[in-house]
Amino acid sequence: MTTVLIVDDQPMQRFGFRMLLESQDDMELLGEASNGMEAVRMVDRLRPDVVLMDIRMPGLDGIEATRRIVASGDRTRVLILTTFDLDDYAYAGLRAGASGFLVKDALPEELLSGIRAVASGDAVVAPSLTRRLLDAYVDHLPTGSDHSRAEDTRLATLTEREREILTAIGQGSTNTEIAEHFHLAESTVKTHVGRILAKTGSRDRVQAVIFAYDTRLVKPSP
Amino acid sequence: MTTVLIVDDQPMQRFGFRMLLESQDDMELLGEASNGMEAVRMVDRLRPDVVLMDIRMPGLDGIEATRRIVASGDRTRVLILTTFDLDDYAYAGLRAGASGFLVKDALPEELLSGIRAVASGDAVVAPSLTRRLLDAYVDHLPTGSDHSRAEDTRLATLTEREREILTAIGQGSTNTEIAEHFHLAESTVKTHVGRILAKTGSRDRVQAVIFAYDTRLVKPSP
DNA sequence: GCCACCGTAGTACCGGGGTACCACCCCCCT
DNA sequence: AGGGGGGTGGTACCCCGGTACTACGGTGGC
Repeated sequence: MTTVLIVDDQPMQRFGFRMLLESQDDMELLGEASNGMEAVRMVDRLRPDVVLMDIRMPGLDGIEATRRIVASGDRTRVLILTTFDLDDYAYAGLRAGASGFLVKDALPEELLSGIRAVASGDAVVAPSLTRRLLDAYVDHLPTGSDHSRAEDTRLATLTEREREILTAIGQGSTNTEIAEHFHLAESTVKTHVGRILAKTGSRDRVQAVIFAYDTRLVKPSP
Repeated sequence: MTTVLIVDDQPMQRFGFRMLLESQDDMELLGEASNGMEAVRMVDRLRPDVVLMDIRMPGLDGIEATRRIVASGDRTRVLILTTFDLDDYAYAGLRAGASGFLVKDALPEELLSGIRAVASGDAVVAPSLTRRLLDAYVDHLPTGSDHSRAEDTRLATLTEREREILTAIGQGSTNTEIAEHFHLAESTVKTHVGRILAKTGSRDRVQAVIFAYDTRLVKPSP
């Protein structure tokens, strides 16, 4: 029996998922949450096997909720569902520790098999995203016997300019300082920063700094 | 209509695939090959949309055949099928340019939807392998953090509470989240943060994060 | 008894950060 | 001759972060 928690702010979406789950006798719906904060609390209490997580929600969004659920350390797996296959969300979701990423227009059977796969410890990614993931990172795949270290995927998606600016952020610079240093308008810096946050799955520049340190783009000084 | 070429050295395997494909009226089986060399030639002549490629074959194996087919530059996509989800084969296949990788014990519907996904330009990877791919290339966030032994004088001036909160800041938490986590009012958190910034000589929380990393109060995730 | 420090909490304020757009240029690739 | 991506810029808007106070209970020192 696979126990499931639905997290979505749209009642009709939840209704659809509920109907689908109730039609399966190996699945049990433990509850429904309409935002991230509620989801984290319910996971803590109900310990479902799988959480079906929407991304865009008021308050705490699905990415951050996923991060917290995964960080809490218990066995619950998160399967992210989104309306469109937005790459940035995918990266962020996977970085947050999700076990999978599917688009909502998937067929019911695909969704169900995705849930079962995730519950059994496997992972699933929507085909449209798998294509992009492979295109972007196939060069970094290990050659088989050689277990080379993984270079961070999200770092690789940044352009040269974005890496420069992320480095500056990682050194504590404000947008104004970055603009001066690179002879740019502050609005340009903001545009770059916005893209950096999206690509790295960071909520704000603080998390971007953490990302920069964790990927060794910026190294501790002493 | 999706045109397909089957490549497998075992006649019974081919038979199974042939039956499955013939049951679908949006799929057309263009032919069958029993080794890599034959496969390359038939692809060149028949231009199928999708090649179902076995890996282990006498003569030219499926990996090398995939490489040549992909290198030839036309639109044919290769979907690799293997008996076991051997990682090395999978990586090699994907590096060779395959659009997907499925295990032969997949359900018929999964196989069919995989073929359709690949034909439409998407990619598919067997869930059991997706899990490993994600584990290898998505660095999970650190859950626990043991305490440091840094001797920084500024760090020493912080009270226990302030160190706790600085650690939270260093993990990317917002004031609101910190307040919830420690059961405090946000105004209290702000008071603490203000004192932390003053004591550590930080202009804002971004610089406080850098301070936390540099003093090893918070450590980069490996 | 008093003082210093810590932890807690509040109000009022404002500036930077972040978002959501849109726009233009340039270069490379088909 | 288009198209796509990268780099640059702009506007409008909102909210969180940070500052500057004040305040009060608890604890430990002398």
